[in-house]
Amino acid sequence: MINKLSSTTLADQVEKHIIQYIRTNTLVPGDGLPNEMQFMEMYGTSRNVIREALSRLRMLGIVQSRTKRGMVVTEPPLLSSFRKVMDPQLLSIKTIKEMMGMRIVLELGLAEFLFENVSNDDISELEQIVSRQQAIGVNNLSVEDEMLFHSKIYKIAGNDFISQFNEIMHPIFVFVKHNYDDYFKPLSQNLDDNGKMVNHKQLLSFIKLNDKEGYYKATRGHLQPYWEFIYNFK
Amino acid sequence: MINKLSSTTLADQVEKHIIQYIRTNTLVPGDGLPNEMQFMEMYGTSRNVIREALSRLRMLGIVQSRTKRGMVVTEPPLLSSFRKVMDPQLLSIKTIKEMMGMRIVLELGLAEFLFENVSNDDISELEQIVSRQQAIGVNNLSVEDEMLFHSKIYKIAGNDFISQFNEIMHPIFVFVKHNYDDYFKPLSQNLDDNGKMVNHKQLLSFIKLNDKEGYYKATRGHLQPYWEFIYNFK
DNA sequence: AAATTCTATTTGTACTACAAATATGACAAA
DNA sequence: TTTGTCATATTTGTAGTACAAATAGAATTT
Repeated sequence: MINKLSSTTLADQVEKHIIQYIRTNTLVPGDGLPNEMQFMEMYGTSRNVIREALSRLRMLGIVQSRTKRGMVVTEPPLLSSFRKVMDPQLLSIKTIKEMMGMRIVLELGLAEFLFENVSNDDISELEQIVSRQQAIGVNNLSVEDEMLFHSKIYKIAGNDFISQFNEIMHPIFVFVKHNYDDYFKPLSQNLDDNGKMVNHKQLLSFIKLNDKEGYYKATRGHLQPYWEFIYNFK
Repeated sequence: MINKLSSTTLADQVEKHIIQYIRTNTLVPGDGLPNEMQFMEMYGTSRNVIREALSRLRMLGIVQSRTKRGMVVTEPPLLSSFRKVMDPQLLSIKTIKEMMGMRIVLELGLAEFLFENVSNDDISELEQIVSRQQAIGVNNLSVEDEMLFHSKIYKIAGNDFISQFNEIMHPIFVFVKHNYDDYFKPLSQNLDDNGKMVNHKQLLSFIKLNDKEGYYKATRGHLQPYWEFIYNFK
Protein backbone atom coordinates (compact mmCIF):
# COMPACT_ATOMS: atom_id res chain seq x y z
CA MET A 1 0.00 0.00 0.00
CA ILE A 2 2.52 2.59 1.11
CA ASN A 3 5.77 2.31 -0.79
CA LYS A 4 8.77 3.74 0.99
CA LEU A 5 11.04 3.48 -2.05
CA SER A 6 8.91 5.60 -4.36
CA SER A 7 10.12 8.89 -5.77
CA THR A 8 7.06 10.54 -4.30
CA THR A 9 7.21 11.26 -0.60
CA LEU A 10 5.21 9.33 1.95
CA ALA A 11 3.16 12.45 2.63
CA ASP A 12 2.15 12.52 -1.05
CA GLN A 13 1.04 8.92 -0.91
CA VAL A 14 -0.78 9.23 2.38
CA GLU A 15 -2.56 12.34 1.07
CA LYS A 16 -3.83 10.35 -1.91
CA HIS A 17 -4.85 7.44 0.28
CA ILE A 18 -6.84 9.61 2.65
CA ILE A 19 -8.65 11.30 -0.24
CA GLN A 20 -9.33 7.83 -1.60
CA TYR A 21 -10.52 6.77 1.83
CA ILE A 22 -13.08 9.58 1.88
CA ARG A 23 -14.33 8.71 -1.60
CA THR A 24 -14.59 4.95 -1.22
CA ASN A 25 -16.33 5.26 2.11
CA THR A 26 -18.60 7.93 0.57
CA LEU A 27 -18.00 10.24 3.49
CA VAL A 28 -19.89 13.53 3.37
CA PRO A 29 -19.36 16.78 5.28
CA GLY A 30 -19.93 16.16 8.96
CA ASP A 31 -18.69 12.58 8.91
CA GLY A 32 -15.76 11.64 11.11
CA LEU A 33 -12.37 10.32 10.10
CA PRO A 34 -9.87 8.11 11.91
CA ASN A 35 -7.58 10.05 14.20
CA GLU A 36 -3.87 10.51 13.63
CA MET A 37 -2.93 7.43 15.64
CA GLN A 38 -5.28 5.24 13.65
CA PHE A 39 -3.99 6.60 10.35
CA MET A 40 -0.46 5.83 11.57
CA GLU A 41 -1.46 2.22 12.02
CA MET A 42 -3.43 2.09 8.76
CA TYR A 43 -0.53 3.33 6.68
CA GLY A 44 2.42 2.29 8.83
CA THR A 45 4.11 5.68 8.80
CA SER A 46 5.18 8.16 11.43
CA ARG A 47 2.85 10.73 12.85
CA ASN A 48 4.88 13.37 11.07
CA VAL A 49 3.90 12.03 7.67
CA ILE A 50 0.25 11.68 8.61
CA ARG A 51 0.21 15.22 9.89
CA GLU A 52 1.76 16.61 6.72
CA ALA A 53 -0.91 14.90 4.64
CA LEU A 54 -3.72 16.06 6.93
CA SER A 55 -2.25 19.55 6.98
CA ARG A 56 -2.66 19.69 3.22
CA LEU A 57 -6.25 18.48 3.36
CA ARG A 58 -6.95 21.03 6.07
CA MET A 59 -5.60 23.75 3.81
CA LEU A 60 -7.82 22.56 0.97
CA GLY A 61 -10.74 22.67 3.38
CA ILE A 62 -11.60 19.01 2.90
CA VAL A 63 -11.18 18.24 6.60
CA GLN A 64 -11.18 20.10 9.87
CA SER A 65 -9.66 18.99 13.13
CA ARG A 66 -10.48 19.84 16.71
CA THR A 67 -8.73 18.53 19.77
CA LYS A 68 -10.26 15.42 21.22
CA ARG A 69 -13.02 15.47 18.62
CA GLY A 70 -10.76 14.20 15.89
CA MET A 71 -11.07 14.94 12.21
CA VAL A 72 -14.29 15.63 10.33
CA VAL A 73 -14.95 15.95 6.63
CA THR A 74 -16.04 19.44 5.54
CA GLU A 75 -17.28 21.10 2.37
CA PRO A 76 -14.23 22.73 0.82
CA PRO A 77 -14.33 26.35 -0.39
CA LEU A 78 -13.57 25.58 -4.02
CA LEU A 79 -11.40 28.54 -4.82
CA SER A 80 -9.38 29.22 -1.68
CA SER A 81 -6.36 27.30 -2.91
CA PHE A 82 -6.85 28.56 -6.44
CA ARG A 83 -6.43 32.05 -5.05
CA LYS A 84 -3.06 31.12 -3.60
CA VAL A 85 -1.59 30.08 -6.93
CA MET A 86 -3.12 32.95 -8.92
CA ASP A 87 -0.05 35.14 -8.75
CA PRO A 88 1.15 36.88 -11.93
CA GLN A 89 4.73 36.58 -10.73
CA LEU A 90 4.50 32.83 -10.85
CA LEU A 91 2.59 32.31 -14.09
CA SER A 92 3.90 31.93 -17.62
CA ILE A 93 2.71 34.14 -20.45
CA LYS A 94 0.81 31.19 -21.89
CA THR A 95 -1.16 30.80 -18.68
CA ILE A 96 -1.75 34.53 -18.40
CA LYS A 97 -3.15 34.55 -21.93
CA GLU A 98 -5.44 31.68 -20.99
CA MET A 99 -6.71 33.77 -18.10
CA MET A 100 -7.44 36.60 -20.51
CA GLY A 101 -9.36 34.10 -22.61
CA MET A 102 -11.20 32.97 -19.53
CA ARG A 103 -12.23 36.54 -18.90
CA ILE A 104 -13.71 36.91 -22.37
CA VAL A 105 -15.48 33.58 -22.24
CA LEU A 106 -16.98 34.18 -18.81
CA GLU A 107 -18.22 37.65 -19.54
CA LEU A 108 -19.77 36.69 -22.88
CA GLY A 109 -21.37 33.51 -21.59
CA LEU A 110 -22.62 35.34 -18.53
CA ALA A 111 -24.88 37.49 -20.71
CA GLU A 112 -27.44 34.69 -20.68
CA PHE A 113 -27.72 34.79 -16.89
CA LEU A 114 -27.41 38.54 -16.74
CA PHE A 115 -30.52 39.12 -18.86
CA GLU A 116 -32.41 36.42 -17.00
CA ASN A 117 -31.80 37.96 -13.59
CA VAL A 118 -31.37 41.71 -14.01
CA SER A 119 -33.81 43.86 -12.00
CA ASN A 120 -34.71 47.54 -12.13
CA ASP A 121 -32.72 48.12 -8.96
CA ASP A 122 -29.69 46.57 -10.62
CA ILE A 123 -30.08 48.93 -13.54
CA SER A 124 -30.25 51.91 -11.19
CA GLU A 125 -27.03 50.81 -9.54
CA LEU A 126 -25.35 50.36 -12.90
CA GLU A 127 -26.51 53.83 -13.91
CA GLN A 128 -24.93 55.32 -10.83
CA ILE A 129 -21.65 53.54 -11.51
CA VAL A 130 -21.66 54.68 -15.12
CA SER A 131 -22.49 58.28 -14.34
CA ARG A 132 -19.68 58.47 -11.81
CA GLN A 133 -17.36 57.09 -14.46
CA GLN A 134 -18.62 59.61 -17.01
CA ALA A 135 -17.76 62.32 -14.51
CA ILE A 136 -14.24 61.00 -14.09
CA GLY A 137 -13.92 60.67 -17.84
CA VAL A 138 -13.87 57.28 -19.53
CA ASN A 139 -10.23 57.67 -20.50
CA ASN A 140 -9.10 58.31 -16.96
CA LEU A 141 -10.61 55.21 -15.41
CA SER A 142 -8.34 53.25 -13.11
CA VAL A 143 -8.47 49.47 -13.26
CA GLU A 144 -10.49 49.58 -10.06
CA ASP A 145 -13.05 51.94 -11.61
CA GLU A 146 -13.18 49.71 -14.64
CA MET A 147 -13.66 46.68 -12.42
CA LEU A 148 -16.58 48.25 -10.55
CA PHE A 149 -18.94 47.99 -13.50
CA HIS A 150 -17.98 44.46 -14.40
CA SER A 151 -18.12 43.19 -10.83
CA LYS A 152 -21.69 44.40 -10.66
CA ILE A 153 -22.48 42.58 -13.89
CA TYR A 154 -21.11 39.38 -12.41
CA LYS A 155 -23.07 39.92 -9.26
CA ILE A 156 -26.33 40.40 -11.12
CA ALA A 157 -25.79 37.15 -13.01
CA GLY A 158 -26.04 35.49 -9.63
CA ASN A 159 -23.37 32.81 -9.77
CA ASP A 160 -21.17 33.29 -6.71
CA PHE A 161 -18.54 30.90 -7.97
CA ILE A 162 -18.05 32.83 -11.19
CA SER A 163 -18.02 36.16 -9.36
CA GLN A 164 -15.36 34.88 -7.03
CA PHE A 165 -13.41 33.42 -9.92
CA ASN A 166 -13.41 36.79 -11.63
CA GLU A 167 -12.30 38.53 -8.47
CA ILE A 168 -9.41 36.11 -8.07
CA MET A 169 -8.27 36.68 -11.66
CA HIS A 170 -8.33 40.43 -11.14
CA PRO A 171 -4.66 40.76 -10.08
CA ILE A 172 -3.73 39.14 -13.37
CA PHE A 173 -5.65 41.75 -15.33
CA VAL A 174 -4.06 44.54 -13.32
CA PHE A 175 -0.65 43.05 -13.93
CA VAL A 176 -1.20 42.77 -17.67
CA LYS A 177 -2.61 46.27 -18.00
CA HIS A 178 0.38 47.65 -16.14
CA ASN A 179 3.00 45.69 -18.02
CA TYR A 180 1.52 45.55 -21.51
CA ASP A 181 -0.47 48.75 -21.54
CA ASP A 182 -0.14 49.21 -25.29
CA TYR A 183 -3.03 46.85 -25.68
CA PHE A 184 -5.25 48.76 -23.30
CA LYS A 185 -5.41 52.31 -24.57
CA PRO A 186 -9.16 52.87 -24.34
CA LEU A 187 -10.04 54.98 -27.33
CA SER A 188 -7.97 53.07 -29.81
CA GLN A 189 -9.24 49.55 -29.41
CA ASN A 190 -12.54 49.05 -27.63
CA LEU A 191 -14.40 48.96 -30.91
CA ASP A 192 -17.63 47.27 -31.83
CA ASP A 193 -18.58 45.69 -35.15
CA ASN A 194 -18.87 49.07 -36.79
CA GLY A 195 -15.56 50.30 -35.48
CA LYS A 196 -17.11 52.38 -32.75
CA MET A 197 -15.72 52.41 -29.25
CA VAL A 198 -17.73 50.56 -26.67
CA ASN A 199 -17.87 51.92 -23.15
CA HIS A 200 -19.83 51.00 -20.08
CA LYS A 201 -22.55 53.50 -20.87
CA GLN A 202 -23.29 51.76 -24.12
CA LEU A 203 -23.19 48.31 -22.53
CA LEU A 204 -25.73 49.56 -20.05
CA SER A 205 -27.95 50.91 -22.80
CA PHE A 206 -28.28 47.42 -24.28
CA ILE A 207 -29.21 46.06 -20.88
CA LYS A 208 -31.88 48.71 -20.53
CA LEU A 209 -33.22 47.86 -23.97
CA ASN A 210 -33.24 44.18 -23.02
CA ASP A 211 -31.18 43.59 -26.16
CA LYS A 212 -29.13 40.52 -25.36
CA GLU A 213 -27.59 40.14 -28.80
CA GLY A 214 -26.60 43.78 -28.88
CA TYR A 215 -25.08 43.48 -25.44
CA TYR A 216 -23.16 40.36 -26.44
CA LYS A 217 -21.61 42.04 -29.45
CA ALA A 218 -20.88 45.22 -27.56
CA THR A 219 -19.18 43.27 -24.77
CA ARG A 220 -17.16 41.42 -27.36
CA GLY A 221 -16.01 44.80 -28.66
CA HIS A 222 -15.38 46.12 -25.18
CA LEU A 223 -13.09 43.18 -24.47
CA GLN A 224 -11.26 43.44 -27.78
CA PRO A 225 -8.00 44.52 -26.11
CA TYR A 226 -7.90 41.20 -24.29
CA TRP A 227 -8.46 39.42 -27.58
CA GLU A 228 -5.66 41.38 -29.20
CA PHE A 229 -3.35 40.55 -26.36
CA ILE A 230 -4.08 36.83 -26.65
CA TYR A 231 -3.49 36.64 -30.37
CA ASN A 232 -0.89 39.33 -31.00
CA PHE A 233 1.42 39.53 -28.02
CA LYS A 234 4.95 38.20 -28.60
CA MET B 1 5.30 38.24 13.62
CA ILE B 2 4.34 34.69 14.55
CA ASN B 3 1.68 34.61 17.23
CA LYS B 4 1.58 31.40 19.24
CA LEU B 5 -1.71 32.23 20.91
CA SER B 6 -3.77 32.66 17.77
CA SER B 7 -6.68 30.39 16.92
CA THR B 8 -4.97 29.58 13.65
CA THR B 9 -2.15 27.10 13.87
CA LEU B 10 1.47 28.05 13.45
CA ALA B 11 1.56 26.13 10.19
CA ASP B 12 -1.24 28.36 8.86
CA GLN B 13 0.67 31.47 9.78
CA VAL B 14 3.99 30.26 8.45
CA GLU B 15 2.30 29.27 5.20
CA LYS B 16 0.99 32.81 4.78
CA HIS B 17 4.35 34.29 5.67
CA ILE B 18 6.22 32.21 3.13
CA ILE B 19 3.75 33.12 0.39
CA GLN B 20 4.20 36.73 1.43
CA TYR B 21 7.96 36.24 1.37
CA ILE B 22 7.79 35.06 -2.24
CA ARG B 23 5.61 38.02 -3.28
CA THR B 24 7.50 40.80 -1.51
CA ASN B 25 10.83 39.52 -2.77
CA THR B 26 9.28 39.17 -6.24
CA LEU B 27 10.64 35.67 -6.57
CA VAL B 28 9.90 33.96 -9.88
CA PRO B 29 10.06 30.29 -10.89
CA GLY B 30 13.64 29.11 -10.63
CA ASP B 31 14.57 31.36 -7.73
CA GLY B 32 15.79 29.80 -4.51
CA LEU B 33 14.25 30.00 -1.07
CA PRO B 34 15.77 29.76 2.41
CA ASN B 35 16.13 26.20 3.65
CA GLU B 36 14.16 24.70 6.48
CA MET B 37 16.74 25.62 9.10
CA GLN B 38 16.74 29.26 7.99
CA PHE B 39 12.94 29.41 8.02
CA MET B 40 13.03 27.99 11.55
CA GLU B 41 15.19 30.91 12.61
CA MET B 42 13.16 33.44 10.61
CA TYR B 43 9.88 32.44 12.21
CA GLY B 44 11.06 30.97 15.51
CA THR B 45 9.13 27.74 15.21
CA SER B 46 10.01 24.08 15.15
CA ARG B 47 11.02 22.29 11.99
CA ASN B 48 7.75 20.40 12.15
CA VAL B 49 5.74 23.54 11.63
CA ILE B 50 7.96 24.77 8.82
CA ARG B 51 7.67 21.43 7.10
CA GLU B 52 3.88 21.40 7.34
CA ALA B 53 3.73 24.81 5.69
CA LEU B 54 6.22 23.86 2.99
CA SER B 55 4.37 20.61 2.42
CA ARG B 56 1.27 22.59 1.56
CA LEU B 57 3.13 24.84 -0.83
CA ARG B 58 4.68 21.78 -2.43
CA MET B 59 1.22 20.33 -2.95
CA LEU B 60 0.08 23.56 -4.57
CA GLY B 61 3.13 23.38 -6.81
CA ILE B 62 4.44 26.77 -5.72
CA VAL B 63 7.74 25.30 -4.54
CA GLN B 64 9.80 22.19 -5.11
CA SER B 65 12.47 20.77 -2.87
CA ARG B 66 15.45 18.60 -3.60
CA THR B 67 17.95 17.34 -1.07
CA LYS B 68 20.95 19.54 -0.65
CA ARG B 69 19.73 21.96 -3.31
CA GLY B 70 17.11 23.46 -1.06
CA MET B 71 13.78 24.87 -2.12
CA VAL B 72 13.04 26.57 -5.41
CA VAL B 73 9.99 28.51 -6.56
CA THR B 74 8.09 26.82 -9.40
CA GLU B 75 5.17 27.66 -11.68
CA PRO B 76 2.13 26.01 -10.11
CA PRO B 77 -0.27 23.91 -12.19
CA LEU B 78 -3.33 26.08 -11.60
CA LEU B 79 -5.92 23.36 -11.36
CA SER B 80 -4.25 20.44 -9.62
CA SER B 81 -5.59 21.38 -6.22
CA PHE B 82 -8.92 22.42 -7.70
CA ARG B 83 -9.25 18.85 -8.96
CA LYS B 84 -8.84 17.51 -5.45
CA VAL B 85 -11.80 19.43 -4.07
CA MET B 86 -14.07 18.87 -7.08
CA ASP B 87 -15.87 15.91 -5.58
CA PRO B 88 -19.68 15.76 -5.81
CA GLN B 89 -19.80 13.96 -2.46
CA LEU B 90 -18.35 16.99 -0.75
CA LEU B 91 -20.22 19.79 -2.49
CA SER B 92 -23.54 21.39 -1.59
CA ILE B 93 -26.40 21.62 -4.05
CA LYS B 94 -25.79 25.35 -4.33
CA THR B 95 -22.22 24.76 -5.43
CA ILE B 96 -23.23 22.01 -7.82
CA LYS B 97 -25.75 24.35 -9.42
CA GLU B 98 -23.02 26.95 -9.80
CA MET B 99 -20.92 24.37 -11.61
CA MET B 100 -23.83 23.73 -13.97
CA GLY B 101 -23.96 27.47 -14.56
CA MET B 102 -20.25 27.46 -15.18
CA ARG B 103 -20.75 24.80 -17.82
CA ILE B 104 -23.32 26.90 -19.66
CA VAL B 105 -21.28 30.08 -19.44
CA LEU B 106 -18.07 28.44 -20.62
CA GLU B 107 -19.62 26.65 -23.54
CA LEU B 108 -21.53 29.70 -24.75
CA GLY B 109 -18.62 32.09 -24.34
CA LEU B 110 -16.30 29.62 -25.97
CA ALA B 111 -18.19 29.99 -29.26
CA GLU B 112 -16.19 33.11 -29.98
CA PHE B 113 -12.90 31.21 -29.84
CA LEU B 114 -14.34 28.14 -31.50
CA PHE B 115 -15.28 30.01 -34.67
CA GLU B 116 -11.98 31.85 -34.67
CA ASN B 117 -9.89 28.68 -34.56
CA VAL B 118 -11.87 25.87 -36.15
CA SER B 119 -10.15 24.16 -39.10
CA ASN B 120 -11.38 21.77 -41.77
CA ASP B 121 -9.62 18.91 -40.02
CA ASP B 122 -11.49 19.77 -36.85
CA ILE B 123 -14.77 19.62 -38.73
CA SER B 124 -13.88 16.20 -40.13
CA GLU B 125 -13.18 14.94 -36.64
CA LEU B 126 -16.45 16.34 -35.37
CA GLU B 127 -18.26 14.67 -38.28
CA GLN B 128 -16.78 11.33 -37.32
CA ILE B 129 -17.81 11.75 -33.71
CA VAL B 130 -21.32 12.75 -34.71
CA SER B 131 -21.78 9.91 -37.18
CA ARG B 132 -20.68 7.36 -34.59
CA GLN B 133 -23.21 8.87 -32.22
CA GLN B 134 -25.95 8.77 -34.88
CA ALA B 135 -25.17 5.05 -35.27
CA ILE B 136 -25.56 4.47 -31.54
CA GLY B 137 -28.73 6.52 -31.53
CA VAL B 138 -28.87 9.95 -29.93
CA ASN B 139 -31.13 8.73 -27.18
CA ASN B 140 -28.77 5.99 -26.13
CA LEU B 141 -25.70 8.16 -25.63
CA SER B 142 -23.78 7.58 -22.44
CA VAL B 143 -22.40 10.59 -20.63
CA GLU B 144 -19.00 9.66 -22.02
CA ASP B 145 -20.32 9.65 -25.58
CA GLU B 146 -21.96 12.97 -24.90
CA MET B 147 -18.72 14.31 -23.49
CA LEU B 148 -16.71 13.30 -26.56
CA PHE B 149 -18.30 15.93 -28.78
CA HIS B 150 -18.01 18.71 -26.25
CA SER B 151 -14.42 17.91 -25.30
CA LYS B 152 -13.49 18.29 -28.95
CA ILE B 153 -15.25 21.66 -29.06
CA TYR B 154 -13.23 22.81 -26.07
CA LYS B 155 -10.05 21.54 -27.65
CA ILE B 156 -10.69 23.42 -30.88
CA ALA B 157 -11.21 26.64 -28.97
CA GLY B 158 -7.60 26.29 -27.94
CA ASN B 159 -7.60 27.34 -24.32
CA ASP B 160 -5.94 24.54 -22.33
CA PHE B 161 -7.02 25.98 -19.01
CA ILE B 162 -10.68 25.97 -19.97
CA SER B 163 -10.43 22.47 -21.43
CA GLN B 164 -8.89 21.21 -18.25
CA PHE B 165 -11.47 23.03 -16.19
CA ASN B 166 -14.25 21.35 -18.09
CA GLU B 167 -12.63 17.96 -17.68
CA ILE B 168 -12.38 18.48 -13.94
CA MET B 169 -16.04 19.44 -13.68
CA HIS B 170 -17.07 16.33 -15.59
CA PRO B 171 -17.57 14.11 -12.52
CA ILE B 172 -20.07 16.67 -11.27
CA PHE B 173 -22.08 16.44 -14.49
CA VAL B 174 -22.04 12.66 -14.33
CA PHE B 175 -23.17 12.79 -10.74
CA VAL B 176 -26.05 15.13 -11.49
CA LYS B 177 -27.21 13.17 -14.52
CA HIS B 178 -27.23 10.00 -12.48
CA ASN B 179 -28.98 11.45 -9.47
CA TYR B 180 -31.36 13.91 -11.05
CA ASP B 181 -31.94 12.26 -14.40
CA ASP B 182 -35.42 13.69 -14.78
CA TYR B 183 -33.81 16.84 -16.08
CA PHE B 184 -31.75 15.02 -18.66
CA LYS B 185 -34.14 13.01 -20.78
CA PRO B 186 -32.80 13.94 -24.22
CA LEU B 187 -35.82 14.20 -26.45
CA SER B 188 -38.00 16.12 -24.05
CA GLN B 189 -35.91 19.10 -23.22
CA ASN B 190 -32.98 19.89 -25.52
CA LEU B 191 -35.06 22.37 -27.43
CA ASP B 192 -34.04 25.40 -29.42
CA ASP B 193 -35.90 28.68 -29.85
CA ASN B 194 -38.52 27.03 -32.01
CA GLY B 195 -39.06 24.13 -29.65
CA LYS B 196 -37.02 21.75 -31.74
CA MET B 197 -34.54 19.39 -30.17
CA VAL B 198 -30.91 20.28 -30.60
CA ASN B 199 -28.41 17.48 -31.01
CA HIS B 200 -24.75 17.38 -31.86
CA LYS B 201 -25.44 16.94 -35.54
CA GLN B 202 -27.25 20.24 -35.64
CA LEU B 203 -24.60 22.02 -33.61
CA LEU B 204 -22.07 20.78 -36.12
CA SER B 205 -24.17 22.03 -39.02
CA PHE B 206 -23.95 25.58 -37.67
CA ILE B 207 -20.20 25.23 -37.37
CA LYS B 208 -19.99 24.08 -40.97
CA LEU B 209 -22.11 27.04 -42.07
CA ASN B 210 -19.85 29.34 -40.06
CA ASP B 211 -23.01 30.62 -38.36
CA LYS B 212 -21.85 31.74 -34.95
CA GLU B 213 -25.15 33.19 -33.85
CA GLY B 214 -26.99 30.08 -34.90
CA TYR B 215 -24.49 27.92 -33.05
CA TYR B 216 -24.81 30.07 -29.94
CA LYS B 217 -28.57 29.73 -29.82
CA ALA B 218 -28.46 26.04 -30.60
CA THR B 219 -25.93 25.43 -27.85
CA ARG B 220 -28.14 27.38 -25.49
CA GLY B 221 -30.95 25.01 -26.38
CA HIS B 222 -28.73 21.96 -26.12
CA LEU B 223 -27.80 22.94 -22.58
CA GLN B 224 -31.35 23.74 -21.56
CA PRO B 225 -31.50 20.77 -19.13
CA TYR B 226 -28.69 22.34 -17.13
CA TRP B 227 -30.60 25.61 -17.08
CA GLU B 228 -33.74 23.87 -15.90
CA PHE B 229 -31.80 22.12 -13.16
CA ILE B 230 -30.32 25.38 -11.92
CA TYR B 231 -33.62 27.24 -11.75
CA ASN B 232 -36.12 24.50 -11.01
CA PHE B 233 -34.50 21.92 -8.76
CA LYS B 234 -35.74 21.89 -5.18
C1' DA C 1 42.07 17.24 -17.51
C1' DA C 2 38.87 13.78 -16.41
C1' DA C 3 37.04 10.47 -13.55
C1' DT C 4 36.36 8.91 -9.00
C1' DT C 5 35.79 9.17 -4.16
C1' DC C 6 34.82 11.66 -0.02
C1' DT C 7 32.53 14.96 2.77
C1' DA C 8 29.26 18.10 4.26
C1' DT C 9 24.75 19.76 3.77
C1' DT C 10 19.85 19.38 3.22
C1' DT C 11 15.54 17.04 2.88
C1' DG C 12 12.71 12.89 4.38
C1' DT C 13 11.16 9.93 8.06
C1' DA C 14 10.74 8.21 12.85
C1' DC C 15 10.22 8.77 17.59
C1' DT C 16 9.61 10.98 22.17
C1' DA C 17 7.81 14.50 25.03
C1' DC C 18 4.77 17.80 26.55
C1' DA C 19 1.20 21.68 26.12
C1' DA C 20 -3.56 22.87 25.10
C1' DA C 21 -8.09 21.91 24.36
C1' DT C 22 -12.19 19.33 25.27
C1' DA C 23 -15.40 15.17 25.31
C1' DT C 24 -16.76 12.10 28.69
C1' DG C 25 -17.88 10.39 32.94
C1' DA C 26 -17.98 10.94 38.06
C1' DC C 27 -19.79 13.38 41.55
C1' DA C 28 -22.28 16.94 44.13
C1' DA C 29 -26.28 19.99 44.67
C1' DA C 30 -31.13 21.18 43.79
C1' DT D 1 -34.33 12.89 38.68
C1' DT D 2 -32.17 16.73 36.89
C1' DT D 3 -28.63 20.05 36.74
C1' DG D 4 -24.19 21.94 37.44
C1' DT D 5 -19.26 21.33 38.60
C1' DC D 6 -15.04 19.01 38.41
C1' DA D 7 -11.61 15.55 37.22
C1' DT D 8 -9.80 12.52 33.86
C1' DA D 9 -8.53 10.77 29.61
C1' DT D 10 -8.01 11.49 24.87
C1' DT D 11 -6.55 13.97 20.81
C1' DT D 12 -4.43 17.61 18.30
C1' DG D 13 -0.57 21.12 18.24
C1' DT D 14 4.30 22.12 18.92
C1' DA D 15 9.21 21.15 20.04
C1' DG D 16 13.18 18.59 19.76
C1' DT D 17 16.44 14.69 18.68
C1' DA D 18 18.12 11.22 15.70
C1' DC D 19 19.21 9.05 11.61
C1' DA D 20 18.61 7.69 6.56
C1' DA D 21 18.97 9.15 1.76
C1' DA D 22 20.34 12.02 -1.67
C1' DT D 23 23.60 15.05 -3.74
C1' DA D 24 26.48 19.37 -4.61
C1' DG D 25 30.95 20.46 -4.19
C1' DA D 26 35.60 19.50 -2.64
C1' DA D 27 39.37 16.38 -2.58
C1' DT D 28 41.77 12.76 -4.61
C1' DT D 29 43.37 9.69 -8.01
C1' DT D 30 44.21 8.33 -12.68
